[in-house]
Amino acid sequence: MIEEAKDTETKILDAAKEVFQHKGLTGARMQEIADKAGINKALLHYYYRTKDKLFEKVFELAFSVFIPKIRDIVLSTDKSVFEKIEFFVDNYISLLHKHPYIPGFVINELNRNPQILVGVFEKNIQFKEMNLFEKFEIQLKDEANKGIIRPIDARNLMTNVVGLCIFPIVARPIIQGIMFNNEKKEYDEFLSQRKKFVTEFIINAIKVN
Amino acid sequence: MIEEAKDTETKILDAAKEVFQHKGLTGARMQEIADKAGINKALLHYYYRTKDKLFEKVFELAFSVFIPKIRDIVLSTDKSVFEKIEFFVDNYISLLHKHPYIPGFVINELNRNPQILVGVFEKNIQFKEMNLFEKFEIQLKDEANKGIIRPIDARNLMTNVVGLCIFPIVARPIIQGIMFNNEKKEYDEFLSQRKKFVTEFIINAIKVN
DNA sequence: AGTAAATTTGACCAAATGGTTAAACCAAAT
DNA sequence: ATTTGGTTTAACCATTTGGTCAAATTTACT
Repeated sequence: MIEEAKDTETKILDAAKEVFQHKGLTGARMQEIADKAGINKALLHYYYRTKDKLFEKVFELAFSVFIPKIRDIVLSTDKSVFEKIEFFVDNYISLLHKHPYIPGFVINELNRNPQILVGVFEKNIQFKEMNLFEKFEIQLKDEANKGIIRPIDARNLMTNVVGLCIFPIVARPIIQGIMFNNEKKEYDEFLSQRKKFVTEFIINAIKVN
Repeated sequence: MIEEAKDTETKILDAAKEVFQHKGLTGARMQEIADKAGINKALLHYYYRTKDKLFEKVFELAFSVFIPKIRDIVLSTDKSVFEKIEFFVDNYISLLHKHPYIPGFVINELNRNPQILVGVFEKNIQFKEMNLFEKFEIQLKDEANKGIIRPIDARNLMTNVVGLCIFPIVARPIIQGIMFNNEKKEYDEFLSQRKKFVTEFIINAIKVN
């Protein structure tokens, strides 16, 4: 049998995702991953030789869920800036809703060891090849010249858009605790109206009146 | 001698801050903290009995650096909304510049175990007693009625303001890696112009033209 | 059925890790 | 000088943890 161990391999990967994304590389225990996958611990090392190799896989997958999304959206040339922003915020917050633990996981592991990115970049050149900012920058200048939006720096804008989407997810425990009396339900409502709020907020910030 | 072991105690706490804030509770090693403090490992346990107790101390300190700042600024009643925002962004980003690792640390540890907040709240009632949002909300409504700003939800606004300040610090490795070709210097420049950019961005977003 | 290869497991190991203890040290009070 | 109390250390301990290995089991092929 050469490639049909898929079942076990996926069970392991799923378990690893859950444990690593909740507890981080250093907090995760191989035993817990094995238990959650319903297998022997030695089998983990049979498929992914070391903890680091398994982690690397999980990290790359988590990373690749989020970053390409940004590229795809920014690159869709047929949309106006406003449309792109609305489209992006909608899609990105939906995505975040489905994978709420990934952003914190990625951010945290990168702070612990920024070197991980090097490996990811090497395996996935598309990330580096992102001259998409040039294109987006041109579009921003263009619409600014036409008097649709104020002149604005592309990187600052991108940072704001992504940040406004991610921050309430990543900082959920703090915000929910301090501003919402730790009421999970209220915070869920808060999050569900954010798509609209964030979109309007950003568009108001950059549009010319 | 009852209270003049200050020297050793502070050396330990400083070392603990550094290690915990960089590696998190699970990644930190008592031995490393001891080494960094230039003392024996047993001495760590003499002053702070367990790793958890030491961590708790570090976490509370980190937390208290950031949250009260928000309160102080929002509560200063003599300022207009615009002034408050400018004042806050200025001060908060300066603060973040001095302690770039704290936000990621706090966010990460709270995701790992949201229960920590309960302990912090109990010891520091001021955080809970934050009805400052009511006051700020009133001010927002007031200025909206006067036609200075658009009607806007206080919690959404607060989230955005804080998020726009914190996100570029917390997500530095990603943003710097993807948008700035990993050039530290360029990213530092980027950060240093953010105060102005963020302030204008927010004010444009909420002001009535 | 028989065999070879891949898969799975229980038992085990060495290193790391948080924590303890008894003794040494040291400054101040008697 | 001696005692007393807090401080510091070296050595040690129990447990956890990532990882290994040889044997057992299953699967695929002849």
